[in-house]
Amino acid sequence: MLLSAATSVFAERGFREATIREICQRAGANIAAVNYHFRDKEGLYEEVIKACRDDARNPEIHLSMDSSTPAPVRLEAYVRWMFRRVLAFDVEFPMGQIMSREMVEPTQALERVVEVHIRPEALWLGGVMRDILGPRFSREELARATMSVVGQILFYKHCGPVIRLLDPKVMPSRDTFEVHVRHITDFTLAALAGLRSHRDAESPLTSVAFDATDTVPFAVASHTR
Amino acid sequence: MLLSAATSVFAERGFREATIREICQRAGANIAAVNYHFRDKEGLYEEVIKACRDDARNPEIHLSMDSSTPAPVRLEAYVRWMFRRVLAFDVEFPMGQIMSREMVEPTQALERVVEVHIRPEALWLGGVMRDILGPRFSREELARATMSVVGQILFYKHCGPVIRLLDPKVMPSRDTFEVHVRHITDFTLAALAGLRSHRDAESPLTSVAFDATDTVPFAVASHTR
DNA sequence: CGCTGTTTCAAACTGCTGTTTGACATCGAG
DNA sequence: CTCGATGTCAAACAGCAGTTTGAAACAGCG
Repeated sequence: MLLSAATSVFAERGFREATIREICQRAGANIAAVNYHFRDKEGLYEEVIKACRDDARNPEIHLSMDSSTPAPVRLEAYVRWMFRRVLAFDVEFPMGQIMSREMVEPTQALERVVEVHIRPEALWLGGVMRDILGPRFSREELARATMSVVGQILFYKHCGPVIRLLDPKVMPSRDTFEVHVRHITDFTLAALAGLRSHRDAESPLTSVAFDATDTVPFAVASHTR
Repeated sequence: MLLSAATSVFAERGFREATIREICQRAGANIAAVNYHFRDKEGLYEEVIKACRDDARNPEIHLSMDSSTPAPVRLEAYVRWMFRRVLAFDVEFPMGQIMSREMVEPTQALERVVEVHIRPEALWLGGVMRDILGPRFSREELARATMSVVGQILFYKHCGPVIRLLDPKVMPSRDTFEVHVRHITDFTLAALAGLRSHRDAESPLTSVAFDATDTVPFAVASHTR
């Protein structure tokens, strides 16, 4: 009960703005419960992240979508999945909220979040991007293209209040959700096709210019250890 | 002296995390100075934003770049300008920092920031995008394309800590700055060219489908008043 | 029942924040 | 010089945060 209350409060308010008092009140527990069961506020936060690890994985994406599925289809599925998670119309994706907040105001738990949630996802998406772009792009180019995709999605999360002020009709809603997914997918696919054809025209006869270790856009493990 | 100290502290820490004590200490003033000269912390914050209004405008972009300059050149100039402002290697763009933070955790000053800084910029960039895309796109499509550009740029701001953990080499530095500008510009131009040619192929003979009021991507003034 | 270890709870504690207060300093005009 | 307005300053205040404490309640078990 405490964990679930903490999850929603952390998701709504972020780590710093979330108060132990509100968590305990929502859980019907005493103020001292957090410090008794978990060491302190940070301990509770880490447990929340650990608890979210399992249900944050999406089988639709990472399991049933292997390389036999056409890469553009995988891209669209990813955009739809992440976009829904990021917008969080429903509260069923608290980890998406927490991850978004961690990016903006990182806590000590960021390293764990990156290793457990973000890096596998980035590597998976990087594989999709590699399939679309082909072998003639360096790992840095691949990484930049990957981040161009993620950036388009996260923008609506990080800049939601601004978009609402700028023009509320532009902010994605349940009704316009699929339109936005289509736009981001089409925009990206058009960009990738253009980049690839341009690259092919530049060096039409040279073979793959990068070795096998460069096929992955990001480091496969953290550099910090 | 108080204003400049407040500007840098607000830019570094954000409104909530910034403390009056640090501002006064950095300015060599007393704690009570803020409440005496400005009403309270929020009053000081608003004055900081007002003071930044003038030097935040960039003549290179908004003045010397009229419609006689080719739209792709204007786009690249915008990307370079905003990207530098957002990364803030040097501290010369505190307003960029403050604006980025306002987007993520908005304060009561957000409305002013949007009207004074963001809306004119969004309309200007929307004009560039319209010139590239042509008339066959609705205002909503134009707005989404515009936000795909801004999203790619702001991503490096909002997700800096994550990128550094994921792979430090991917994070833009002074050395790789121009490479990133080139990527975002090329990615966007390729996407826009693809979208436009696809649209032209869809309806090659129909004329402009939208009236003149639809040429602007966002509302020209706030809906809230 | 009686004991022991565990969990709960109200209250107090510590430390940080923005803000206020009242005494003191400064200084220009009459 | 005198006076009053303006600014400065150290200190205290009030509020809220996370944390600790010590007593009370509880559960399991001989």
